[in-house]
Amino acid sequence: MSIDYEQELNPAQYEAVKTTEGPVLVIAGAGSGKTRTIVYRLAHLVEQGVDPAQILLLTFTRKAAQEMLHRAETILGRSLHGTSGGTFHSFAYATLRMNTHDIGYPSGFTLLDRGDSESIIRDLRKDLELGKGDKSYPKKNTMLDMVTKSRNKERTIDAIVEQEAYHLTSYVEDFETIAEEYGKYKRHHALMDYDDLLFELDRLLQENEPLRNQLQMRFRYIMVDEYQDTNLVQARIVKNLAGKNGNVMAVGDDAQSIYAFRGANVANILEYPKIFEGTKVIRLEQNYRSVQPILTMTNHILANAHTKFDKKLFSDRQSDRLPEIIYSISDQTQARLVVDKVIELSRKYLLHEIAVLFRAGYQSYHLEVALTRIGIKYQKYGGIRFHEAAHVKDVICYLRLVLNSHDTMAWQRALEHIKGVGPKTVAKIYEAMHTDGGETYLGKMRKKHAELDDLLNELDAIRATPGKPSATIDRVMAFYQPILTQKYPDDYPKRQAGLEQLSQIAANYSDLETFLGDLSLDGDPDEEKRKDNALVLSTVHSSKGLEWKAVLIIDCVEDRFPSKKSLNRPEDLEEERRLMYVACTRAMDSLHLFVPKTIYNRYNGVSDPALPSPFVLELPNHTFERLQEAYSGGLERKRRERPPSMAAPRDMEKSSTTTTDPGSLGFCRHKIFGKGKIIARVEPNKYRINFPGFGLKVIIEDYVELI
DNA sequence: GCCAGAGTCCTTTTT
DNA sequence: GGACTCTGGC
Repeated sequence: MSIDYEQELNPAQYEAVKTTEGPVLVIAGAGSGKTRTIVYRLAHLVEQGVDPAQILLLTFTRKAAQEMLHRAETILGRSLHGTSGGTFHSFAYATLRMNTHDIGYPSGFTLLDRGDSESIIRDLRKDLELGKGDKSYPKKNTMLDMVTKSRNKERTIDAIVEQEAYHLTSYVEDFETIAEEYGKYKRHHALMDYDDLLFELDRLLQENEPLRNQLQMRFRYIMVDEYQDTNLVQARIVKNLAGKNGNVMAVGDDAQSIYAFRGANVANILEYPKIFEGTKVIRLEQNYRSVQPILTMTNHILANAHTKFDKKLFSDRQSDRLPEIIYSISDQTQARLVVDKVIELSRKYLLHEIAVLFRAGYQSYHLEVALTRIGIKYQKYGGIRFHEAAHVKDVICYLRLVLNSHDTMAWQRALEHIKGVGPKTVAKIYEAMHTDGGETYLGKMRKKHAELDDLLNELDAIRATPGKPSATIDRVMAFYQPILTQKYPDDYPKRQAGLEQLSQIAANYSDLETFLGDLSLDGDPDEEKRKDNALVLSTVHSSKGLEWKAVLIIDCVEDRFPSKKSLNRPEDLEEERRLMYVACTRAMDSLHLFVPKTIYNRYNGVSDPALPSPFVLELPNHTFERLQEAYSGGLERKRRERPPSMAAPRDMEKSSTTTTDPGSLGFCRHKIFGKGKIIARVEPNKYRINFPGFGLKVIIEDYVELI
């Protein structure tokens, strides 16, 4: 029985599905059936007789690719086995591993995750004695940011710092040194970070013509999702894979671009028709996801964007209920109100049809406590990844050592569990293991530290009797058990449970190397749990592409959403706006924004007043219903009232030094906030400024113009 | 010289 | 809560 595509799709979607030859660009507004289009196109291709192995589907997460393939299999009633699907990074990893010889890593390479890269940076800085003893020297995190931003945006470090971190100008030379040494270190130890995966694949495609031809032949049909969040290398990779056939369909929405911080370049999608000659552009504008009142509100969020977007989404789904904006007394009571709202909604929806979204992972803390207390199951996405948890990394480092005895990162981690062994001793032991004549020293150390002897014996034993990954993990976990209980006396049972999960995931793999690669590239062991009936907590970034019946967004206040870090650059604030747009457009039936009036400051234990997010303040009154937490508890309806006075001063940085007499500094102008009154100077290089309508800000002097 | 533990500061987003 | 620095003890 064949599928009635015309019946199942609207004309624009149908057009996209039917056009299988030549380049296609689908501009798909939020909720416009983008996934559906890809799914049906997959099915259509296969129905036309295309071998599934000739299809490549690149998505933003591996989960998304799997889901689309699965849905296509369902409507098609047959397997799509052989289709390549995943993220750019996982595709690159797989391709590079099959061609280690051609890329100059004959004995393979090890993939670094963020933590590994940071550790290398930390060690390099120490070795190079950069900023020795300087407390205000940029952190490894910041340095790595500059290095990878420079790579992802393909601009010099100098340019990146000048544009995005002007206050770090004096460190540019150090960053350049670090970047260079980091590159050397990786090459020397056969390591690759996330960026290298893309650049090495790019290089391979450009330099190795036979392989390029081979891949072009193999992948006759390419689809790329979330194209607005690709960067320059990714665009080149697509171009080189597509080759002359150019049977490539890119899908995306410029209004939903939220990964500029990672080098994503909206120009990729806007200029796509220039790169692929003869591109057919198809626009999907009807929204099938949200009820009209939600779209009315989200259209307003976009309408105020500086870069104008040529879209106004519309829906057939009517509703007489407006989105709610709920003012709570504090962020702690916000948690309680959210729980109440979730309970109320859960009478109508299943728990996994409800999501609570936030800007940053740590913001769900109060809420998680409240949910646990009341016994509501939840599932968190974003924030700390499973494989980044310390105990998981511990177990992984042993596995890495099983595969590669030259993995210095892993040795460092493994050996530092031994009492009395620190960085220096680790280096010596490593040296002794890999140079002739090191046996004497090594023997001495093995005698001195029984744990070292145990570790080396265990590793030898595992290597001598190779088994399936799950068996190896079980051995490693048994070895690690005493270390775990000693290292985490407070919560080792919980961590242990996490490790059991690791072992279970490993059961699906027959090869340890693939397992470790997948784990670093979006390993999501909680996948199974999603089917359980659990409330979803997620960062907005991780909510991309998903939808829920009801969406609650917490901490819609200044410095949180938008993030404090976005205030210095207009383009960053614009991205926050799109982020808010993405968050709100996840909602199908019901949307609730929470605005706490105070935020608990963990640093000094005081609750500081908070101002509503500008994205909330600018919304016209008719687009939402305003509710206010009463001091007696419960919510009061306050439909017509304006938000509270926005000029309420607040003391943001009690610890910072304020030198000048308030009121005597005059006025200034800011690109985003307009004219403001300078209240004080904050040493060394900032001002505290009151902007009418926006409230108090602390802003770096270079970003304001004194008037 | 090296390690371990105490004290201090600051918290974005992800492959 | 984690990352980093500082300091005392071996």
